[in-house]
Amino acid sequence: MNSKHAALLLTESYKQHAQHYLAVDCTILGYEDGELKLLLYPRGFEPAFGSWSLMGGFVQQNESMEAAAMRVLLQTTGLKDIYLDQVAAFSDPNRDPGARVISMTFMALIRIDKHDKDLVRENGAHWWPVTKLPPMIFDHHQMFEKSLDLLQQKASTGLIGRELLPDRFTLMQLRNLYEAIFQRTFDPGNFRKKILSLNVLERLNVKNTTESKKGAYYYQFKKDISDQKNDRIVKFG
Amino acid sequence: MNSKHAALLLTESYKQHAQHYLAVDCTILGYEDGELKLLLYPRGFEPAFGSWSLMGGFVQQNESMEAAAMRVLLQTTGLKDIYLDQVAAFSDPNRDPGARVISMTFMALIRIDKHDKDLVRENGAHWWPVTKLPPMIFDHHQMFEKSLDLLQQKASTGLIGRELLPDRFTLMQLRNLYEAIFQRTFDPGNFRKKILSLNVLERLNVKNTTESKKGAYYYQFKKDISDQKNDRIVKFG
DNA sequence: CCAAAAGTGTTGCTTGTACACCCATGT
DNA sequence: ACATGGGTGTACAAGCAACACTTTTGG
Repeated sequence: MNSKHAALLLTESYKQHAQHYLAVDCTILGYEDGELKLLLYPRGFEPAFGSWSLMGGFVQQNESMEAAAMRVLLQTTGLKDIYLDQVAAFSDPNRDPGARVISMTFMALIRIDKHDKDLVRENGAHWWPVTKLPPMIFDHHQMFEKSLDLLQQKASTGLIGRELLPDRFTLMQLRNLYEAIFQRTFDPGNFRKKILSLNVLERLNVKNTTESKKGAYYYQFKKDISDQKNDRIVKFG
Repeated sequence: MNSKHAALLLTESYKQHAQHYLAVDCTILGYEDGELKLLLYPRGFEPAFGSWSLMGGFVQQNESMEAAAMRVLLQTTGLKDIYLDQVAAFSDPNRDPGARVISMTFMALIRIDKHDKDLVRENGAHWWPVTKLPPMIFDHHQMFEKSLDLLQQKASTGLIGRELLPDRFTLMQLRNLYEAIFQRTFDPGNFRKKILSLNVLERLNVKNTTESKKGAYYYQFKKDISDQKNDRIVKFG
């Protein structure tokens, strides 16, 4: 297009352009039994009927992508006000063999214990440990990988856990979450010192005695902290 | 489509959904005269005719977003094989008063000296120092901000410069680039040591004498290095 | 000679990392 | 008693940051 030509065109000029189906696909991540888990459901229509797929939906006419993702999450988990992050857009013309669909991936972090289990079961959905994922349709595995990258990056530069752990948790539980996210171990003592030095957690005067004989103090996130960025939480070897 | 049957099924299940105009907007960044600069051009059609805007274009029917961004860049700068990164999608239903357009922002890094200046001039475009940007249309300033965030992040975790500097450059030029990106100063000695310790540059036996009396060695990026990630280049105070 | 950048060295401080070590307690 | 995790401390290494200092050369 050359600019002199374009300059003559008015708003109606939008009409000459192609329109596209636009979808959102959500990598819904939760933490349960010491494992990071991804919610997948069997696709309900062709092509690839029955194959495992991320939760997704189409963006409607008067809806932002974020709103569409929220809608999908509400419909599938019954949860509102969920932590959401744009991950990446996938727009290869042939990514979906059925039609030309562009999809934006969102990462959602939820507390598995809080979601509507019946609703999830109704959809035939299943929580898969991220270490043992089944084959997925189209580019959904790439979507997951990018989401995990983003999660790791977020967990490195800020303390993650608010969205994945219960209100109160022990430092061991937090460490186990980090170990699940990074798929490696952290020195318990060093982890404790690093996390506490960030000054975003407060200790409660209650102990959890179910996971250790001695009992470990519960911690919770400080209320006022506005998700500040700390550089490099994860640098342990 | 591979099979009429599949196409029919698909039409049925996808047809009910809305379709959208999809655009790409490029934050084209270059480095010149010690400043980081953004290429903007006066919008050629209503609404907001004449206001400054990022380079953009619509995604066509059989084109990925990346391909669309490449096309825009070729048309406006004459450059191929440009470094591109997805930044973020903007999908507020009212972001463009002219029509419902969803836009993906791409960040492009180019060498100002290599682009087609006539082509840029022809479009009425202008390179603006990022510290003195004019008002821009719609959400384009947000797009720029997100792009700059991404650039800073990239410059922190890896050595940036390949795409913005000439083939050979002095460490002072590289430092000036970093100072432009982060809008702060770096200690010359420490910067030098840090950068060289990354082991991605090689020194040439040629000196630049235009910027200092003593003359400074030229460096270039090692050929084989596959853009490895180094953690935390920027941590200087 | 002076200014200005190139380039090297030194020193103090912070932080990561690998441990050792005692504590509390359920089995 | 002992295994297990809780919690603290120590010691070494690595890296950052501030800054001193020497070199080179054009004006």
